[in-house]
Amino acid sequence: MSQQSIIIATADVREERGIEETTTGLDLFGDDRTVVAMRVDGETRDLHRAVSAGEEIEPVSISSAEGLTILRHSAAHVAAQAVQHLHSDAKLGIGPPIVDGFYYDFDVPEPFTPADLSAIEKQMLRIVKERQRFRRRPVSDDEARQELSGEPYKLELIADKGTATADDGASTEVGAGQLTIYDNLRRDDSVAWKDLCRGPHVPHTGYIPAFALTRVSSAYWRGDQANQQLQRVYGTAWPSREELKAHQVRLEEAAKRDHRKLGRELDLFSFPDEIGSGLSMFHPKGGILRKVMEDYSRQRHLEAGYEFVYTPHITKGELFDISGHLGFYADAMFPPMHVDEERHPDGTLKRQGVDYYIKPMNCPMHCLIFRSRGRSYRELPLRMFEFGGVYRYEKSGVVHGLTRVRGMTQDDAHIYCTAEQMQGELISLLQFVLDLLSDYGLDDFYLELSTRDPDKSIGSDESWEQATDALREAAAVSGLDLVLDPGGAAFYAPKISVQARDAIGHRWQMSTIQVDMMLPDRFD
RNA sequence: GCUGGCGUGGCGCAAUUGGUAGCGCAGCUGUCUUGUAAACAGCAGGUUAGGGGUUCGAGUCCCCUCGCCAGCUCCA
Repeated sequence: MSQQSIIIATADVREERGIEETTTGLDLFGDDRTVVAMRVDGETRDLHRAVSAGEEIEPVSISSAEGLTILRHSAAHVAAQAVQHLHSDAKLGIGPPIVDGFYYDFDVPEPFTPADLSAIEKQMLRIVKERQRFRRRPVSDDEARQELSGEPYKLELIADKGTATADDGASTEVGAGQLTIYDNLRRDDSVAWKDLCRGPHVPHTGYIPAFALTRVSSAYWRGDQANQQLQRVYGTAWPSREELKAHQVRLEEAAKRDHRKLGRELDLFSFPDEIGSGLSMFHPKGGILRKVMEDYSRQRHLEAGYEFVYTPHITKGELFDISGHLGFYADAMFPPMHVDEERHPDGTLKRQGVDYYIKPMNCPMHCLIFRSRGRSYRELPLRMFEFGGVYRYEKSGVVHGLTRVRGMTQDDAHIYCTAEQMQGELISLLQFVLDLLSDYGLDDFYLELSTRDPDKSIGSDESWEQATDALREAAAVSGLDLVLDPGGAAFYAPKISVQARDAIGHRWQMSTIQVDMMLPDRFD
């Protein structure tokens, strides 16, 4: 049967196929394991569910994006079942599909070891071979609470089901409407395991032809640092052994292109322990590469109408009090260098004590250049550019090669313009940024629009709205995909960021464009 | 920062139940001149991240610090 076919279960079709008035998706699509679910009037459902006359039904192929998601989510269930079989005291968190795979979180007394992981894998294989059926069973909230009384995290999801969001993964478990429980049934229809879940799933565990557990780590319950840390088991699942193998080969190939490895092997840069984490040294070969890139960037900025400025690496804290950064980012700045106060012999003050900071960003300094004298509207737009060396005390666990560091050089520019000029500047700036990135060989990226976090921001609603609209418009003109990042903005401005992926699959924020309507006020 | 794993010559790795730290590549010195996966011979290179402890004896066991890796949280 063609997987693209749409079956309309009218009387004619039923007659033609010799199927009953009410039947199931499995009856329609058979059990050859290439169709994992069905879309009924646009809603994806388990193949076990009944279909009836007049419904438009479409098969979901195991190889389609949605089919893979269902496959991987089903594999997560099997992982959880295997874990609870081997560790009866493990409490269930959530188990959603992710890119190329899935994970499932557990609260266990002892963290999993690699040996545990392979034992879990073996148990999963047994479950897959048993072809346990996934049975969907709608339940009331009370029934769900009753049946899952031993699962505190599931109970929490049930209690919060109205507020579940995709962000914390809870929506894949409970959703907004009626709760459903999925039972894994053995051949004799006895219940081997059950879980609270929205579904859908593959019809039975035999539909998971190729999977592997990849790593174990920890993660905060519902993504909140204040919560309990759970053990997260990661896995990957594919429609065939060949595809699983190909995926593993891709990962090996990617590892060879890890920039940290290349940087060492090609003698480009290093991070000596004596200097400190996240502080890079560019060797001669890395230095010449860097110079070529910098020279090119300078040339392009010159051509695009930027003026070059230079600002110091350290400043009195007063600057960041004015800008507001100390209030929001003091924890992520290197601690201040304190200069003691000094007094004359008669006790009068000779010099006041003061704190100097290494700058974590250049914005306030450029603002000071702007206001160093009176400005005329005739000067606008005024575009200032600098290779600004900045330092941020990034948390120890996040430092990564050259992509997340504690000391870096930003190619940083600030454009001062009138409200009327803003839209035009944004559009040409975004184009400029994208052109430059593509000249450096980066072409696989998308845009993200980070909007206001009401709990972590300053300024009026009106100015935020105006800035956000202008960015949205500029993004639309670029024609690139735009992903929303609600609440992700810095305290003073919304931003568009260019997101790119590195060789080993990590996503990194590249250039950002922010419309800042706060700093101009703060710097008068 | 959190959880887990790890830390042996520049790089990649070995070292049986705690019992003299080895190998390959790179480097250096010769020989060879041979067409792009790496010729031959020889030499040198390590207070096993650092500190403390247990022990007759610690690369191996315990504690602390530093650093690295994976994931989480964060990312002006």
